Amino acid sequence: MLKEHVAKIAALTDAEFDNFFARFELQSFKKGQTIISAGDRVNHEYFVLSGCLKTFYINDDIKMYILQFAMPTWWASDYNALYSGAKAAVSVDCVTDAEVLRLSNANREEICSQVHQVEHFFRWRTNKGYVASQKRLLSMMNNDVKHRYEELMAQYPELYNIVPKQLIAAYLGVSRETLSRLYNS
Amino acid sequence: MLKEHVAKIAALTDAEFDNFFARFELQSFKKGQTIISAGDRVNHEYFVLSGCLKTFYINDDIKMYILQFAMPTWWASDYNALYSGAKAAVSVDCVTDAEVLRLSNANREEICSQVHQVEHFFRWRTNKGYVASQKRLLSMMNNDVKHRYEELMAQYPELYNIVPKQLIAAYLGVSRETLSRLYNS
DNA sequence: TGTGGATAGTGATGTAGATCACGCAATCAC
DNA sequence: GTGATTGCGTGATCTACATCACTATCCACA
Repeated sequence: MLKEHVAKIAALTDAEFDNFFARFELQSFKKGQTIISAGDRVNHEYFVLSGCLKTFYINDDIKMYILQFAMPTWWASDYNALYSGAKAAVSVDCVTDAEVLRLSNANREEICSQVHQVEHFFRWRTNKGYVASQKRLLSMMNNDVKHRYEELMAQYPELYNIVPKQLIAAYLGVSRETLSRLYNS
Repeated sequence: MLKEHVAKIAALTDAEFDNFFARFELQSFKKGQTIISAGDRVNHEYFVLSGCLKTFYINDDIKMYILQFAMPTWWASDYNALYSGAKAAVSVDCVTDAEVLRLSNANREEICSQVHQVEHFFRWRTNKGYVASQKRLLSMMNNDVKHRYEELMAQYPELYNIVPKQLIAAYLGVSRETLSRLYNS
């Protein structure tokens, strides 16, 4: 699955891919388990094989905001903490049972410096994330909740069944009450 | 200036840097001039040497949202359009007189594939942009206007003098009236 | 079998910020 | 030098959404 994902962007020889792949560790988690907890040191990023993760922030009023739902072939981590060595500001946990491949920061940097095409892949991936994030920022500023809700459902219809509405509200940045009123009309 | 900027991240030989640098073109713009207009094909990204650019989106109600102010050593473009070949959804123009170095998409990809360290540099740069964008998204969801205003002023105090308050409002995602009332209290 | 904890719907009320409308400089065009 | 344009402040009103409070349902598990 990872091979297919990477092959779309980077032309790796079998040996190169083996070198890359050997650096990952398979991990399985149960629904609700925490992968990264705010305050932790972060040493890994996670490639989702199955299930669904969420990366989220909890503010002083114990209100949660979801930055990303990570579905299969998506990557998740606290990238600020991972790159800068700072403590995690953001947490990651499992919305459903999940299988992930984890890659350490040190291993990523090493393989990136060894294999040019892997560096190319990660540049592409990060760029995609950047573009998506900008798009969401714009939507956040420009569109009302209803619009954002429809946008989300169009992009990930499967979320509707998989995740509690509360989490959808936390992704959209509204209260669960408002969201509830919204689609009962 | 570009050399210094790149050197922080990537170790280039003089020959490599010359190869890189030769691909840029110097351009000068006057305050108010447009660099990328929504609907255009986008072929370049821009490294700011002096002055200040803004990248912005205008919605159907002719309301403007500013995604980024680009100060010296920052990069600007419509990265979605640039990478995907789509038409620009976002515009870029000059808040002040500005000097920029422009780099074409084709040239970036070529030098990235030729010189591993350049690819490394762009991966780093994009990652930084991604992290900043995520942070802003979170701030947008979590903090009220006053908080966001103070955050912006703490990060770029020079903006206060350089840009009209209208633009600051458009960056914060509020009406100019609300912003005006805000700092007269 | 019942008890506690998620999850979700809904009414009443509060509020941050939008919108509309106006006046008042300062700057630009010619 | 006069009229037009742009930027800014301010009052009155409107509205999308938050918050609080209560109820109902489902499900885990002692």
